[in-house]
Amino acid sequence: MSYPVELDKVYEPNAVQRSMLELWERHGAFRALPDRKAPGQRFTVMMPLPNVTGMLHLGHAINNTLQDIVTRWHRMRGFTSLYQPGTDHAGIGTQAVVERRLFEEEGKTRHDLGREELVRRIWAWKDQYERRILEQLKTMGCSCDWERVRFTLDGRYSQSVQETFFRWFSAGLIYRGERLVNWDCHLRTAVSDDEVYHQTVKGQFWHFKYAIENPPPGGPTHLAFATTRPETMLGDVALAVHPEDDRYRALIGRTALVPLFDPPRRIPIIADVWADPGKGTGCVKITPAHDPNDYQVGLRHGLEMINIMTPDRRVSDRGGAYAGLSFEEARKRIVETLEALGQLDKVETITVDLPHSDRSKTPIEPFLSPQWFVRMGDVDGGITLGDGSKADGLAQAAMDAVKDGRVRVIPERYGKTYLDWLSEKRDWCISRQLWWGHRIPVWSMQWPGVPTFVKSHVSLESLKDLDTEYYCPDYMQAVRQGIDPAEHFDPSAPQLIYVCLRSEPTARDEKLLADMGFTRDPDVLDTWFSSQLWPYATLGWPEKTPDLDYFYPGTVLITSRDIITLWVARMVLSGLYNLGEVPFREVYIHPKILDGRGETMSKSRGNGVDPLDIIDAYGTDAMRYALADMTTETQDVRMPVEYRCPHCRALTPQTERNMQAKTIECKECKKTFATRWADESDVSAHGLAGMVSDKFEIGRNFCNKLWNAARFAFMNLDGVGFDPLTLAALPVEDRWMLARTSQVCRSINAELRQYRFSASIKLLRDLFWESLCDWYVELTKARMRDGSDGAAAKQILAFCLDQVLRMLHPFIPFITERLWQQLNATAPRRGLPGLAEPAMSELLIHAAFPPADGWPKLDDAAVVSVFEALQDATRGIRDIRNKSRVSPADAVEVTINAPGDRVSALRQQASIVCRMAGVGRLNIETGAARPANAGTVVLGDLQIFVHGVSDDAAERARMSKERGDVERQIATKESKLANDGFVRNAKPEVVEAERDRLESLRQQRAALDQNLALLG
RNA sequence: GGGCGGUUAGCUCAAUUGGCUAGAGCGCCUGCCUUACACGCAGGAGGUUGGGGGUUCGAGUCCCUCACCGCCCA
Repeated sequence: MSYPVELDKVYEPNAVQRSMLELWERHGAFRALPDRKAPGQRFTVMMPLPNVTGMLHLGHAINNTLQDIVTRWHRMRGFTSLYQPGTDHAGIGTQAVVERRLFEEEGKTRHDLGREELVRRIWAWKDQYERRILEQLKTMGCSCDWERVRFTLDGRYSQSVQETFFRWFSAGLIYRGERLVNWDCHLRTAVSDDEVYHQTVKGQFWHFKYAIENPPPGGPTHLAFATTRPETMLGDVALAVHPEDDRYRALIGRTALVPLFDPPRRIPIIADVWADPGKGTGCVKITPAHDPNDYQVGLRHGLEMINIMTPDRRVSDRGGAYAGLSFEEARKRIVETLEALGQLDKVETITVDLPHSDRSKTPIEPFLSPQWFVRMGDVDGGITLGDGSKADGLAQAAMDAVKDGRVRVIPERYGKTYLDWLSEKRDWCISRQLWWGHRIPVWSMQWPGVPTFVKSHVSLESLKDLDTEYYCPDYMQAVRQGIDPAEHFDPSAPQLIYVCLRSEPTARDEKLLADMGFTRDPDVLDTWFSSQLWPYATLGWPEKTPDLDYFYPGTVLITSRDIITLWVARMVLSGLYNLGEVPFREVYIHPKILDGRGETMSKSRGNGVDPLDIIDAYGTDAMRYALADMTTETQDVRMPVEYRCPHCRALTPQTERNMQAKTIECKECKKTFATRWADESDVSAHGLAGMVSDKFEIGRNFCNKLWNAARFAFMNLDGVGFDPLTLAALPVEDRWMLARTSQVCRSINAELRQYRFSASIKLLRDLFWESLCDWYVELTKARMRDGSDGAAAKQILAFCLDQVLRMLHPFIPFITERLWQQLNATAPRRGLPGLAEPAMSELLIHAAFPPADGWPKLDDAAVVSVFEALQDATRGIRDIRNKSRVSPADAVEVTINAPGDRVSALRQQASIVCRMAGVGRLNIETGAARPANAGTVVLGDLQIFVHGVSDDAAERARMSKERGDVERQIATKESKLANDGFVRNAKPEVVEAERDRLESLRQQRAALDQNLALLG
């Protein structure tokens, strides 16, 4: 490919991005294949797999940008670098989205379609969104190995999931139990605690009373309590009072009557601390199957758990006369019944904190149902991890890995989040009543079985005929103990027999199981059960593939803090259990992006920003630059959002008021534009506004500056040489620029090692923009054009641009690669023979990153400080020129009064100040007095006079003010140094620095006094 | 209720074990289309570091307390 020599005047990202992607693709630049590199030279980062629920948002953009920066940095450092891409099926999320659309567009539910058809439609959705997501990632410049894209429902990945289930089930780490779960009545599935949010809603508080059977003489005949959910009275199994509540002591142990049944249900009055004597009557009804707190009470007292709800929120057959009614209807009738009985005291209107499902946005019901669980707690005898070592239990194994430093969490404080959560060791409910996901590989049969006990007996024996490897705990145990399987089971005590298969059954096996009376569990696994395998299932586990051997364990996991528990902890424990090694050595937690008011961005709130809108408006590199720049150690980053007018591109800030408006009038062009809330007709009539943030201008501006600086270089680098240079013979600006470059090479490596992205950006910006553009290029323009020492300046410019492009590449890959191609064409040999010789490379993506210890031969602290003094002098003169309104075109005369020992050195470097401050004539003498009408700058022991620019009155005022500032600082320093404690306790170098500073302030004061005296 | 984090310039954020005059970008003001860049150049103004107390020679930084904001868990 050849590149035009002329670059556009303004950087146009889109065309460049496309062609650079093609270039990298042609070279297979992102491929990561096992080679002979040592483990210390391998790098693996696993992308936190995005959901196929929808498109990527800015949260993904920052996450993937940071991963890509780290990946590209390692790749340039010579690591074999794998950035593993892929997507997550996101069980409940995706199914919910597709179901919602199905209902909106066709008015149908999933039951109208059936399992097969619904799943087919979700696959179609997945195909569509996976494609868009991968496209977004590519557009963001992510250098993933695209030939390794994985999806959690892929065949091979599913095998890893099933293998894990089988192993854990066989080891007794997975069990089935009846538990109170959060039931999403709309989606008809259990949802985890993490998928529940709380919302305050208006509700009513009914005050009822139950009659007491055989009340104590002289005592109360009724016991009053209150509830927000009268329908649950059908499941009441007790009334509870506090054990130390004197009012009710006599009633404990007696019986109350629930009047909703005929005859009334007799329930005990029990003592339990859950009843709070300070709240209401101090008596509470206990409904263990429908309230988490009551459930605990029920467990403590061994109460019956009466489930009165069907999965679709109707009253179950345990509800007596109310069976079959919807909960709303049942509530109404129950209230009426009790009112008629005179057992309704009053009704209050209150606000209640109601749990909602994050998936369907509907209220959840606590629901007692059989579910599959992973045992997280300690296990008798411990568990055996993949490497043969022992651990107390899964949670403990994962905790130990962080406690002993095998996994390091950055920033450190998030290690606590991880440990706190795991230390609860709560069993993990992994079954979901969904159709989209990994079907649980367990078949069950009711024992004694249907069709018959005898038949079941025969068929259990015939499990042996299965082609697929299986595990049936009861059967295995019977066989192990030499018991006839038929004897093992008590025909009078019905129980479920489970068989878990290691892989998907053949058709023959399926028939066999069916004939035996087994049916497959209809549920699917929690998405996190499959995504916990991501770090190794993607590499082929359970097969021992070369990829797995080479790329596992990974280097670092980069994610945001909200999935530390859900995902990170589980990856660690599953990695330890399945492979015996942690899945990554470091976990870096990056900030979350909030909108301008500090709220989490989300599409449903209307403040979510699409990375493609940003890229469209500012370019990919600009987005990456700004995101990296915002990535500090703080936990949140605020980013005010604006609408970008489709007509004139002006920005309108998003406010509370317009956040959910369908159309908005542009402040600039006064035309109306549509927002994401608008319907199709509005969008086509007015045009859809993108949502952006002007924070990204900083990135666009940076890229444009880089582009133009490079353009300038290319115009000047014709015939640049690769010649030995003698540092000592070079002008001070050359040596300074080289020293600065070396310094930043060193610092950038140190900062990146600590994931300090914002600090890295700042270093590079200062080096490139301030040092290279504002000073070095400006200083050497004339030299490069015609000066005799222009050759050295060109060589240094080429070298510094080379180094800057290398260091910037991980952050802004597209523009830097494009410029690199041009630089290779213009100046194919770059560097300083014998001093700094970076290896040349056809592609920047594969070029060597500047070394971690910089270029030591270029370091020169003395030159840096000399140059900084010259910069100060220049700034001082420029200040006076500006204040005195000297036209930039006019040269001024300057006299510097310097001590004798500095005169000759200053005269040597005078040209720097002359070139940079527009000085026509520069006199440097000892004892020079201030000429009339001169503006004065005092810098330490130097007095700089800019001739003929000031009237004495203004000058006197200016100097008096400055003297006041200096005087104040002197006073502070003097009292500090007079303080015995400071001199005694502070580090000597700190005291020394204070003394030097004071001395220089005193000189400055003396010079100011002297000049003020001359002014009269 | 428990835990974590935050509060620094108009805005968004820095300030590496406590130690130079608390910095940067954006915005603002002044002057410049200087033959790479107006998405630019030069200069400037702007802060009692949320309030109060303490430790220390010295506090944005450590401790206590209050206020407000955010997140996580119950």
